[in-house]
Amino acid sequence: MSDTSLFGIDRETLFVEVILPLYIAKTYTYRVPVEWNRDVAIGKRVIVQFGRNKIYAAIVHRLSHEPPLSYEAKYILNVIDDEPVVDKSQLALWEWMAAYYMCYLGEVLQAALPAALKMASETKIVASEAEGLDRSLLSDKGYLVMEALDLAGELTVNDIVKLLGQKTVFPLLKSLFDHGYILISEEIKDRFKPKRKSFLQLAATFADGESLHALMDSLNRAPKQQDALLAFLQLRKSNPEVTRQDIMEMTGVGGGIVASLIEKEVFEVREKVVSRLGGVDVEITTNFVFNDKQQLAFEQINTLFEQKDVVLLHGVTASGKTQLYIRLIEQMIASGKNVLYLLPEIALTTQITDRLKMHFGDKLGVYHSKFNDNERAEVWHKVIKGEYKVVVGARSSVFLPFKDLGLIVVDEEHESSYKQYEPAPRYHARDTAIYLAHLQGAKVLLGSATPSIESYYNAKADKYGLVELKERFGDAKLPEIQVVNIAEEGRKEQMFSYFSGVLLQGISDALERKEQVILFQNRRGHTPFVQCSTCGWVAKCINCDVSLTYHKSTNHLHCHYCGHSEPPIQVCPACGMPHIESKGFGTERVEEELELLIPQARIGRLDLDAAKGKHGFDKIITAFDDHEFDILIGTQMVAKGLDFGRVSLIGIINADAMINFPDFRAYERAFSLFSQVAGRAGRREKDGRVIIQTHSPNHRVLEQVILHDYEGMFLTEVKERKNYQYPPFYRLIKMEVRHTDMQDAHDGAMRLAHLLRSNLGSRVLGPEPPLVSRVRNYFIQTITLKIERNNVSIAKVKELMQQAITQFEVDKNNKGIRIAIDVDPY
DNA sequence: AGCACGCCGACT
DNA sequence: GTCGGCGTGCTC
Repeated sequence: MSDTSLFGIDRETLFVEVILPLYIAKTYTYRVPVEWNRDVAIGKRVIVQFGRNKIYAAIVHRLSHEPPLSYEAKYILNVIDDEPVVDKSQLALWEWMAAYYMCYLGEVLQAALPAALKMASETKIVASEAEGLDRSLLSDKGYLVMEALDLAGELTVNDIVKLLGQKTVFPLLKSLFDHGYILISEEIKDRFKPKRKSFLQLAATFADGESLHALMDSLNRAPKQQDALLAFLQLRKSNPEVTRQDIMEMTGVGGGIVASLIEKEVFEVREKVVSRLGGVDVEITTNFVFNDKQQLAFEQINTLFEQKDVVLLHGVTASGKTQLYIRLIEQMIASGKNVLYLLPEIALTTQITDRLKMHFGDKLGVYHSKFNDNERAEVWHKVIKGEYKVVVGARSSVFLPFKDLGLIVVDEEHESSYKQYEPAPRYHARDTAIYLAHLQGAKVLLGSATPSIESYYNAKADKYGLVELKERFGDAKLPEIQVVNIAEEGRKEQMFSYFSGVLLQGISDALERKEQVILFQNRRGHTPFVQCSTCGWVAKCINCDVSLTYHKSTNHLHCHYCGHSEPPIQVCPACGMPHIESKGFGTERVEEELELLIPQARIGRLDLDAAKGKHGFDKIITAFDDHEFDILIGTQMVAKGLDFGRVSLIGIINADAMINFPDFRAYERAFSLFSQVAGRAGRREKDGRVIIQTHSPNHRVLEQVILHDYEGMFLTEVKERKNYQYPPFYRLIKMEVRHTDMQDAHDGAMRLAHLLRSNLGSRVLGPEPPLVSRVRNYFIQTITLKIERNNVSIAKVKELMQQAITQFEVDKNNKGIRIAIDVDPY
């Protein structure tokens, strides 16, 4: 601002440059009515009309006294916020993201703000179901809106505009939202409910000793029920909240016995919101003490932070990394700074968040996709107000409006789910976090048992500090890993369905010792290929270039790309023969086969389908942790940061698909995943064992996994990457060209590649069709740019790319072609 | 991206 | 004569 004196502020016309939540290249300038000069500020939301009849909440990006030269600015319609919802460092982060990941600021805004803060004319409003709200306190207009919501169920902002006959309804809606009357969302989902646990109580009628005795006598002819009751009384002494499970475990009686006691109204079932702490945990207890190795690592990290902004903590599974994080976080809080703790979405179970809650109580905020938009908005506001000292969150929590960050922990730093693929901004949360830390003067701690090649390379190259923890905590040993050659076992007739004799034996042994087993098969559904054995026809998706997977649970064929489903096929549509075969196997089929082989085992399944329900994932995890079943079959969901004390055996049903995946990171990924899965075994007092089934037992990646040889894997990978011009030696930028017509997609991609080559020469590879060349009826071609790290300005490259794209877009032949840019597509 | 404005074919 | 096809150009 040119003049900040009170006189100037109150008199001179202000203009605001705003970011609209739209796929638009530019920012737009609006005029502020002078009476609101003191109300507008950078980072606040203002209501603007954009185009003829659309209204949005836009973010003020800049203030100025200079009127636009070439057009007359429209007035802003209102100022929504009393305090900014983002500050300058968030806006700086957005700008960096838009530039680095080559997308629009509006797209960053879309990703950053919780939907409840992104009001637009078509935003949906519903009444909240919160209790204890007194509508008589509302203004006439507020009351009118609530009445209309009762009638209609849901209204759009536009409906409310019409209802009230006024343009600016956002402030009213904001106030209704802030007071809990309404929910605002683009798509309203179920509210996240905390986990409830049911436990048993003795009915009040038996509270005194006499009636209890009478009860006991009356159960003389039901000795099992008597046992159960005695067990209950025994257990109640140490813990007032006795569960069915406790009684069943103590006495060995079945669930039916307890059920009949409930039926007889001896027990009452009570529900309670509980934290899922259950059991003793060596890794995180309230008052843990570091061992020597941890103490050393802790000191090393602190020393390294004096010179480096980023430190990589490479610690094997169960080496006590989480305890280190907690101490570092405590230390940071003590110095008055805030902390962001990033975790992959899937690892953000109550298992971890509850334990952190124990340490940090109300100072801890949690932010992830299980929360609906209104709850996210709540967390957002609390972060602004500084009510949290620590926030644990998934990828998108890098956008929260932090102030005074001192430390960002990126746990499981190698996890691919930190990268957002669709839609733009296609950002990597780890890399974004490093930039965010830079903006806030904070330090970053990356943690992993199997660091990504690029992070470890940066550490080795002295760009990051490096701290290693090579031993497991306590007496836990690294699991013993055994590779089983499927082909050879088959020849020896030692394969039973998908299971080798060795694996089956291992499972039975573990079950006998009352231990648990995890089986890993990285494919969901029942049968990934349905094929005609006469003519070779394969069932394919009508929208995508992929085979359909048969799912037994729905008895349908499903496409895992677009969600299309159809009934199963009995007769081949190509040749008319009724010889339809199932090829391959997913988790459902593994479960089915195992039920036949070990009928007495209690089996659970954890994959996208099983976890779909509201709290499906947590439910399954908790049930397994409570030993409600013995064997958990799952996709990579089972690999992520879960900690089960009773698991002693891990089986990888088939390692081949992962190893042979056509991608430059396949070996790195396979190594990480197998190591992570293996790390689930023997985390506490028990020794762990891992059995990997494969057709290529001598594959170098498997040998490295067996030896827990991360370093070896790193060195071979680095050599390969250097030879074949991949990261970390080269930067990759992937461009996806999409069109509904195959020929147009192909020709367009050729033209784009040609334009790019004239600017960037042989750095441009392709176009070529990707592995899945059609998705949702769009044909896809990819062009990949490989850019050397040295002596090339990446900014210049992006500018040249942009030029080529602009040229491409003016060519009328290219109409209808969509280009998606993915910077660092890995 | 929306969405209106705009200029040419099959219907009441 | 009108409804409507989607081509193209703008949105402060």
